[in-house]
Amino acid sequence: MPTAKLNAEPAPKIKRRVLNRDKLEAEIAAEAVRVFAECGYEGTSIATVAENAGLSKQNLMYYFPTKQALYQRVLDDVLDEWLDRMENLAAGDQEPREVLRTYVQAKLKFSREQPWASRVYAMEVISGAQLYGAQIQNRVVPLVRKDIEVFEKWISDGRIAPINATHLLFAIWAMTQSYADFSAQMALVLNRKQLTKKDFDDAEKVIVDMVLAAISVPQPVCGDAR
Amino acid sequence: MPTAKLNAEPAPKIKRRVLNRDKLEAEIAAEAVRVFAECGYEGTSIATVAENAGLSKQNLMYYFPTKQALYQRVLDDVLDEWLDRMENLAAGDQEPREVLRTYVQAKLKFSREQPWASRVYAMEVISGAQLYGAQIQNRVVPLVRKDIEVFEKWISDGRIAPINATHLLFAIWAMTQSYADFSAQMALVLNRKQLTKKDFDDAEKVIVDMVLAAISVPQPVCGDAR
DNA sequence: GTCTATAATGGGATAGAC
DNA sequence: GTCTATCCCATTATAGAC
Repeated sequence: MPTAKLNAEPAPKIKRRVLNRDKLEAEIAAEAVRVFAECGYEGTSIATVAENAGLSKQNLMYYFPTKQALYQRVLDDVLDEWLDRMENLAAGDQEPREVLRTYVQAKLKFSREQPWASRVYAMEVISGAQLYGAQIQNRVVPLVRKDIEVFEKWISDGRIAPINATHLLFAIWAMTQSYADFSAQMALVLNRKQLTKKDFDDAEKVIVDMVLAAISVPQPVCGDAR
Repeated sequence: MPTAKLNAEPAPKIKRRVLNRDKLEAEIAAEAVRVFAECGYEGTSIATVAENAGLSKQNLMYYFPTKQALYQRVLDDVLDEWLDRMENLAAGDQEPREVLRTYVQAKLKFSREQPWASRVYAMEVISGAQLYGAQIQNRVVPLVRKDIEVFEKWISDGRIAPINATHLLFAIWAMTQSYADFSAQMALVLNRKQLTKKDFDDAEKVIVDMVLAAISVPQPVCGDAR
């Protein structure tokens, strides 16, 4: 049986290996994101990640020479995925109400489909973004500022009620992300093992209602809105 | 000079020491909460906490025999402080709008004054509440359920618009807590070193506006609210 | 209660054979 | 690229003198 291998062509080998390497790195990062989310950066051992990914610790370190490199790759992937879904949502001349509804839906979808991604990112920010602050500054902040400008344009065009656009966006983020980050606590309150699709639908309705109600108030009248 | 000490009374010594011990433990926990918030559970070394608290590592372990014991004490203190501020807010027969405004204000105040407390708690929940889930179940969930019942009573009494009370509460939590947990990212967006009192005032206005607008919608009319 | 000394473990990282 | 073996360091925790 070994004789069949004698004249194997070595030509595509290199390319195949490169492709495999990219794929393997992506698989390792996909496993790592869960471990980092559950255990934190220091609580994560590369041995655990390697085991989950089905290779040896030393072999993992061939692909990611240091733990930090793996962590940065994980955060890079998280940000790539998130930006892919969020970019250009506020582009075009759609109705503000539809844009906001779509925005909330997209963020909730991310929380439901990629809870570990959201959690790793959250833990990094909560602990001061010491390792990833520069990337957030370079990649996230500009996008956020653009979204805020869109909101403010809507306000100056009289298409939505006057409201602090920055804090409105903070509020939308907070409400949608919490369904990934704090789902453990929510599940306890709702008395389930984990959140269901219906919970996310209920959440969407409440959040969209709140956001649309906030931008619909015609004016700060009556001295009622504080 | 040493002679003056010869006849020192030993009577109150025991009590003094007990009081000092309580005080010292509280001081250690107060330092620990910052370190746990910045470094995570595994990232925190008791040596660092001891240094911040001004005693030796071994001495700290006289008061807290294990790292877990210190961590649990920190979370206990966080919860005590939080429950102290939050309890009985929804009691009495005040106007729903005033109760909600006060609730939001109290939560934001906690985020501003005890950001580390909020962050330690958040990290524990994000990583699945593996160590503190039972306490959350016993001490937090009942209080939350009570708040939800108050909301639902308001709805059935026609004092506020019909809305999913559970998710409304989740939304309020998320929006207010995020000003502690994600302040690092917010500061980057706002281009400051840290959030200011004015930022919290702006946040309060937006959050209160959103909540009050959401409970003011008379009915789900027009097929507009989805 | 506070100190010195030390055990014991785990984990990140490197070296080198195959 | 994958394996075995190993180094080195940080850290939790304990023992025991004072």
